[in-house]
Amino acid sequence: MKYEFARIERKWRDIWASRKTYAARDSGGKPKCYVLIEFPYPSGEGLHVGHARPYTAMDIVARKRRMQGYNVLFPMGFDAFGLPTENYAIKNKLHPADVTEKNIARFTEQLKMLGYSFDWDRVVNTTDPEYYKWTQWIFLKMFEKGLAYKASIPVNWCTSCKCVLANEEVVGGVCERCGSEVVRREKSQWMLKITDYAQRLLDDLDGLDYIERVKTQQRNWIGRSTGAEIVFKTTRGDGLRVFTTRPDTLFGATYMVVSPEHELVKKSADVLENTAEVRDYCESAAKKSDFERTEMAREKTGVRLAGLDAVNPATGWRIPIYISDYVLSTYGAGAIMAVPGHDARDWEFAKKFGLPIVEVVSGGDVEKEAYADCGAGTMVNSDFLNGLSVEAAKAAITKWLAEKGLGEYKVNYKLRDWVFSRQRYWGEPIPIVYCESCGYVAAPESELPVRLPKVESYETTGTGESPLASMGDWVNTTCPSCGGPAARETDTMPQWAGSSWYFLRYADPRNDGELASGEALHRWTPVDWYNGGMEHTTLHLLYSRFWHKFLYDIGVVPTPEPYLKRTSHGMILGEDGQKMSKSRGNVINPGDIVAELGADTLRLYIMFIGDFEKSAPWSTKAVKGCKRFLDRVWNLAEGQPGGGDVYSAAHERAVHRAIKKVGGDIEAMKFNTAIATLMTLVNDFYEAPPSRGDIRALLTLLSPFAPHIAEELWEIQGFGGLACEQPWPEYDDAKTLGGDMEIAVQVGGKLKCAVTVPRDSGEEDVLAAALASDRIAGLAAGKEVARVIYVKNKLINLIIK
RNA sequence: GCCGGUGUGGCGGAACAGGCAGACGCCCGGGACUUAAAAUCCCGUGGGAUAAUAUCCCGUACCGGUUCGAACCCGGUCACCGGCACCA
Repeated sequence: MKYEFARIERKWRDIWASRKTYAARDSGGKPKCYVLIEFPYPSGEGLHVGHARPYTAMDIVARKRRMQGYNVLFPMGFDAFGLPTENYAIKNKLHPADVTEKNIARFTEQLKMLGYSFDWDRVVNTTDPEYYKWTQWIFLKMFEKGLAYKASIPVNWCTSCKCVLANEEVVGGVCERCGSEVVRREKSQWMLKITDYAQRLLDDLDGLDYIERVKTQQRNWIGRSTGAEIVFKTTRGDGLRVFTTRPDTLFGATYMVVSPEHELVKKSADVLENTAEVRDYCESAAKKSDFERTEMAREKTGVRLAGLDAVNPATGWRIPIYISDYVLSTYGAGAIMAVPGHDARDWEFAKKFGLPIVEVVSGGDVEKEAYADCGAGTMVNSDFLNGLSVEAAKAAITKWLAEKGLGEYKVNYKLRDWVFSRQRYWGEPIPIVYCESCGYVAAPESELPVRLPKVESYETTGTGESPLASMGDWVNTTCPSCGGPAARETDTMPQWAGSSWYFLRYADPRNDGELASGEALHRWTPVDWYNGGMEHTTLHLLYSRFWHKFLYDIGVVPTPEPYLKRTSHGMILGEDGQKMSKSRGNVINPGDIVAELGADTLRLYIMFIGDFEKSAPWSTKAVKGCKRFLDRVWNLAEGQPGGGDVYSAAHERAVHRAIKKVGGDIEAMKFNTAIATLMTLVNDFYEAPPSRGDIRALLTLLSPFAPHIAEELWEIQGFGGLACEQPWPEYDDAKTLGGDMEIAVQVGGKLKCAVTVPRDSGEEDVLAAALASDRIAGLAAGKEVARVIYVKNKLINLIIK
């Protein structure tokens, strides 16, 4: 009989579906295990072979956990709000909701085709009002707690599309869609105060089992630094606050710089002698696109605030204040004390503008370059700090500042609050109304969800407002607080909103009274193992940790962290080694592979392709090798095994080794070597016929990787039940070892030959065996064995003189 | 510039923890089967010297070190990939 993969795969898919083999049980005594993959954005292109890699990997993990006796939750859903759908819909004059529905149907079909063991009864869809009702609810809770606020901030403005772009829509400084210039523009936006959680997001990383590069990237993104906040007095009498990580260098601060957006500029207009020059500089800085800012980043520019100076509180010097765009308005206090002797940027600026450079830490040559990395230096020219180390000086000056009321110890973060508004149609409406007399008022919970209106045109308006703004009927409403006329918020939430909590909904996806019941959340959360892309590390992964912590604080979820373990997969590249893309024409469609070679072959190959964490190029030839392997398995097991019930010590050892290796490799995500082990096992079975027990073990181990063929052969063999419901096999360590060991024999560290001795032989026996061999006897003849290094069951190294 | 990662055959990649480098697969070569081809099965396959499957030499980006022994540890150099990028 031939291996008819198409028939077999269809058959078992239907059986699993009708039996609900993979449903997560909301009751029962088994320990739970929550295995999660990032739910896809259902794009028009359909399932990509890149999706199959993490999905197959975690499907293998989920299947193994079930076999290990866990009650497994392995769900799937769709993150369906967002720009590509909206743009596609605009272009083709369709409604985004209809496009989404079609895309989800297609994705579902393709995912089912690959035999994933998802619990299909728990599917969530972020665009479903029954779902986004709770996304809105969480937003309202944040609003209630003061974590959602409106602020005027610079946003990306496309000069051609006349609309606001998200950061991720700006590619290389130009609009992703039309290629036109993008400039910054002040706009009032909804913001979420993720910065309130910065320290906890940082601290709690320590206790999590995330791969190291994820932790590092999140730490860098949060960007904690410590130093002091110091207030300088201006000659006008105002206080000018700065943040510095080097308060020890205060005696070397010879001028100050404020960002062009700094309030001091407007506030001091009355005393400025060069108002026009300052205004010009600020205006040109504001007009600069992000692109220009990066391009011109290195060349320092600036204008002095003539007529206004500051006083260095340590030296009493009167020092000038400059305005320059090398100081960012968004970090620290938006102003710095400049210490050109010990900061490369300040040094460059001081040289250009002829400002004094004072050395306060000895060890470098501040006339040649800034001596910035001066941890080993000693303080000089710094009054009471002289002679101290940098570290001691930091402590001393911070204490001094605090005593004098001039400053204090301060922690700063690079992390900024989350811009939560999008002027787009296809997103969750922000459930807020604006009332002239009451301000921003939350929509009452009873009115949730605030639905997206179905309308004719949802194209961008050109004014920078959301398309929703032009829908008078929807916008005009009454104030929930005073009953007067009010207007709905027309901004929608960003793509990241719905995905910030979706894993909670899987626990209880049909609940219409809560986002999920406390009982369900206790049962299933936190997620035990979450795999996803590195590109989400500082976006989705950080955002959802933030939301989860907030929900923990208000008593909705039982744990402060959502995911116990995080791993990440590498990309699948095209056959040419380039990133797969339509324009390059190197896209592999998983559907084609399934049709030609079967889902099991695709699953196997995508796991065999290479190191799971690294990117790997597709190879059409190598896929066939995996098909060949399954053919070999089929030929081995579709009839009665040649070995019958005959016991073979060699096979028993091979099977126990395979159980150990495959199990360990799945846990370590080394799927490629797990499959190599199975291939080796099958090769062994071709050399000497396996017994029924050997076949049984092989099929059990193969079942998570290639579930359809494993199930069919399991049935043919008449083992009873389903292969995927068998207990995961145990191995006996003693049985993985053979009776005799081959010991490598080295002379002076160079391999010469090998001898076979009983396992665990002692040094004398191995040495004797080695010396007895022709090769070593020849080399040692007439010489003395000066030293012997013996590694048990591995090798022996003889030093001969 | 900073942070992180990676450099191993013709190719994808193995090598638990400093102990036989190249598992497994692809490609390629040879053989069996076949009228023939495909498929399948078996054998070979890092480079070089050699009649040789004997033996020897070289070999894990490069240079040096530690060690009985280094792909692995240490110092330095180079290349590539990813992220951040005037963060005070």
